[in-house]
Amino acid sequence: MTKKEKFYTENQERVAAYAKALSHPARVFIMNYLSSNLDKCCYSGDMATELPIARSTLSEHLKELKKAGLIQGEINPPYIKYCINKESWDEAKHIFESFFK
Amino acid sequence: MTKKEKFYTENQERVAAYAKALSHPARVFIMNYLSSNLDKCCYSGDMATELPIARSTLSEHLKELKKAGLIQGEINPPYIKYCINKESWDEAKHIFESFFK
DNA sequence: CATTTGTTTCGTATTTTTACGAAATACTAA
DNA sequence: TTAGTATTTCGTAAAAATACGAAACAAATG
Repeated sequence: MTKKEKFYTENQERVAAYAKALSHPARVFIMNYLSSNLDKCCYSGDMATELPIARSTLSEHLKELKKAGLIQGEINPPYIKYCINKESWDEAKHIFESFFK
Repeated sequence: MTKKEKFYTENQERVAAYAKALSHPARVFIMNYLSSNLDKCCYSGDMATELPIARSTLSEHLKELKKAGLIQGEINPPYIKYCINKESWDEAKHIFESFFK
């Protein structure tokens, strides 16, 4: 197989991207935390008190999850309210379902 | 939250570990390839002809998947026959199901 | 025994991830 | 305007992931 611009399917890329977002236990923790109730939202500080990592590190993990689309943050100064992005969460769910099917 | 020996739950660690194994499109490709038929097996060389990566790189990806338990390799010289590890595959499936539930 | 074959390991380099504390930001309240 | 609060970005460092080709391996065959 010779090199190609875009080899993997859109679907394979998507599985990999969501999987990467979930590849760190802190991020799994965050998603567990937020998905316990899909309407639940929380502030970065809420989770900071529950996680054994620096606030800045938590912020980077939130950024990763946001980048993957799994969460969204609504600015509500001086807080930022985070919650699940239901569309992406659903897409991820379906993508993994069909992946394991 | 102060530092702790083991903070995350067993389940969170497991989701993260499986997700990490699936966080590269080449590995997703491999799992797609093998899971198209759960009894399907294949040789490293079979996939090498279908993937745009060096054989040694493919070998490392296979090692990652083996480490995560998702596949197993049966030595059948000079070939090594790879196939899904059904137990782990099933566990991963269930773990993701309950994660997204 | 020397070759061939399929595969992995090794040496190496580059990139990415993870992590922290300090500083910056952005808004509110005094 | 100054101080305070919640959070992120920056600078930096260390560790892990990705990738390649060359060399090593292990077994079968000539």
